[in-house]
Amino acid sequence: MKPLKLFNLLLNAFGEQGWWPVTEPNAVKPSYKKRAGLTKRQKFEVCIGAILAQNTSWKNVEKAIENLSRNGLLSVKAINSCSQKKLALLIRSSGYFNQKSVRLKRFAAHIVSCYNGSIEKMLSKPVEKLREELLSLHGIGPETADSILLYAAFKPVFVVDAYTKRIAERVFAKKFHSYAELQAFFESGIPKSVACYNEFHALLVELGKNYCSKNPKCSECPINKNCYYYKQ
DNA sequence: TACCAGGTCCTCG
DNA sequence: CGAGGACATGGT
Repeated sequence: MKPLKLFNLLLNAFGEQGWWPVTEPNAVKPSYKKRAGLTKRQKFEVCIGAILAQNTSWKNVEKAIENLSRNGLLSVKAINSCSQKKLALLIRSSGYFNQKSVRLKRFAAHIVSCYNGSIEKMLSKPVEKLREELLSLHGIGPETADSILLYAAFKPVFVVDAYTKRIAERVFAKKFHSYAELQAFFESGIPKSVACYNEFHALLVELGKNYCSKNPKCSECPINKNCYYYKQ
């Protein structure tokens, strides 16, 4: 099996996922939904969410975002002027709150100092430059950077996470040694489009959460017929 | 109770 | 390089 086939199987099994979940202007919590585009606030929310979601369940991130939302903190300026202590308190549920509160503030401070506070200006940079810039920020690694590139800046960059690695190693019976290797494997097998990368990553998360977990539920898995691990 | 979750950084061989 | 530990909450 190839990545494109996996994509089609998953899409068929789960349908479109409506990623990345963001908060509507009149709402307080993020929702999955197909959208035409994102507001400036929603783009910033994606970035915040990507940092908060590091090695943490999305449920816990949702609560943190809800707190930020209620306190008017879903903006570059607000995060930049909020104290790190207060921020840590609000994002407590997302875990690693001390580190993450610092990361959020560094991210916001960077946008203030380099782009006069305009996240749109930053996100409109060419993809390679922007990726390097994001990676240079402390606390933003490859997955967080790529999530921002794909889901906030709409650049065609395939996002790799722990699910992607686990699923790929099981389904394709291959060993991947680096983030870049995994990313190249998927990017070379599917159309280079934002829509496709968006959906594929979301579908992999869905599969990873519900079936291809550490202790997999292979017998109920919708793609087990095509999985090397299940057949073994 | 222990393990896991949409990682990243640091340190040590 | 790569392995191993620290960071931390909430759900099962």
